[in-house]
Amino acid sequence: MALEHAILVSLLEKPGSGYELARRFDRSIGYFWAATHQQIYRILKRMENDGWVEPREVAQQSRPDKKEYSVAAPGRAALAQWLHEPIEPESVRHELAVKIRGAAFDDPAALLHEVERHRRAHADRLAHYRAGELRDFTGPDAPAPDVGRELQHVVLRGGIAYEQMTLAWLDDVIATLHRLGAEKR
Amino acid sequence: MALEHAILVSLLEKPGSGYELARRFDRSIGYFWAATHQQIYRILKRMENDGWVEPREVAQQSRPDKKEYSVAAPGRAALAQWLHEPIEPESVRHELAVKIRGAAFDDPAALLHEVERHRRAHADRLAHYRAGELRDFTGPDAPAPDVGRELQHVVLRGGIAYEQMTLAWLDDVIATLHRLGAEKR
DNA sequence: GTAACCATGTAACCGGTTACATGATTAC
DNA sequence: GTAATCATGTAACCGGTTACATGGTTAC
Repeated sequence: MALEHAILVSLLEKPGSGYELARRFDRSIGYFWAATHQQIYRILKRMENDGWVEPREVAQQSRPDKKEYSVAAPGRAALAQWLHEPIEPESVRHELAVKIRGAAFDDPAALLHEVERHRRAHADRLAHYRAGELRDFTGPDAPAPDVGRELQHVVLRGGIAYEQMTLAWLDDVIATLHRLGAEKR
Repeated sequence: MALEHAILVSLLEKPGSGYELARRFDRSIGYFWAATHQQIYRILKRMENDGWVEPREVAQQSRPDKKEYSVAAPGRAALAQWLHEPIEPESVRHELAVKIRGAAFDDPAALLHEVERHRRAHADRLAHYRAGELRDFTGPDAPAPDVGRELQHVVLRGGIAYEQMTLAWLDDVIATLHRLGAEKR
């Protein structure tokens, strides 16, 4: 389980409310660990009870008040402990791969649209990552690098590499499906 | 949810018992969709109740008897329906990425061993995939290709591409952690 | 004798998903 | 007025993980 740790990391990078965390999980850190606001509020409450995070009421003008959380010492300690525990190299969970193998028992060509849709989604994500890289790390207006930024950047490079690889593979899948369709004729 | 569909695909490729399925999920199809034997038995039972699969008692010598399942018409129909439903391009869930960003609030160099351990695991998996590719698809003793095999092969190529990409990225991570450690001195 | 493999399950727990719920403000 | 954004939750369900349980066979 790493969602609580992901939240701790995000709050250490910058304190914020549950809502703000949910938005971050739609962006940066959420690219590698997805979470909905329901999950986040639940875990935030548990971590507050355990003394891992501390809320601060922030009154806002022309917006609802919010609870801004920051990490307390026990939360930092819990994160440090987790960082020193080994984790299992994870196995991928690739639903599309199951579909592709399943297509052998249906019509392979019928999968083309689905695969092409996935290709577009991954191309969009890659463009998005690259724009973020330029804005935050390699562009002329990027902030000065430090340890935290370097580590964020290497994680983002991982996301970019993943999307590039996925695009190339989906092209391979599309070509294979075309070929199988052509052979049948 | 795709585990039941993954099981259907696996049973269509070759009928088998729950135990055999569990072994396959430790190999081929499980590279893209992990499952334990407990899960498999539970879903197998449910699918049997729903008439999606049919068991056949097989007596074995010098081994316990087994129930060999094969896919019945309703199961095939359920699979076909799922194949035609669009699925969301999935987001990765990368615990190591959370750790890397978290290392900014701990000692980045302390992560090196963990990252190197993951690197070795992925190198092993890549070697394993490549051996399987040679054995089943590209080697001189590989069976003759057909639609099913072509699709299995393109999925395996995806696994190989994923592991290659991951290895290159982990090298990037290792170099970055070294650099950050050197700068601090 | 003991470890590895074959074979099938039950039970408890926990995390993730989906649906429901509320209410204010801002921009069109 | 209506859609989008900000803000925080509850509840039900379901799937996945972990622990427990049993019992036979084969190879060292």
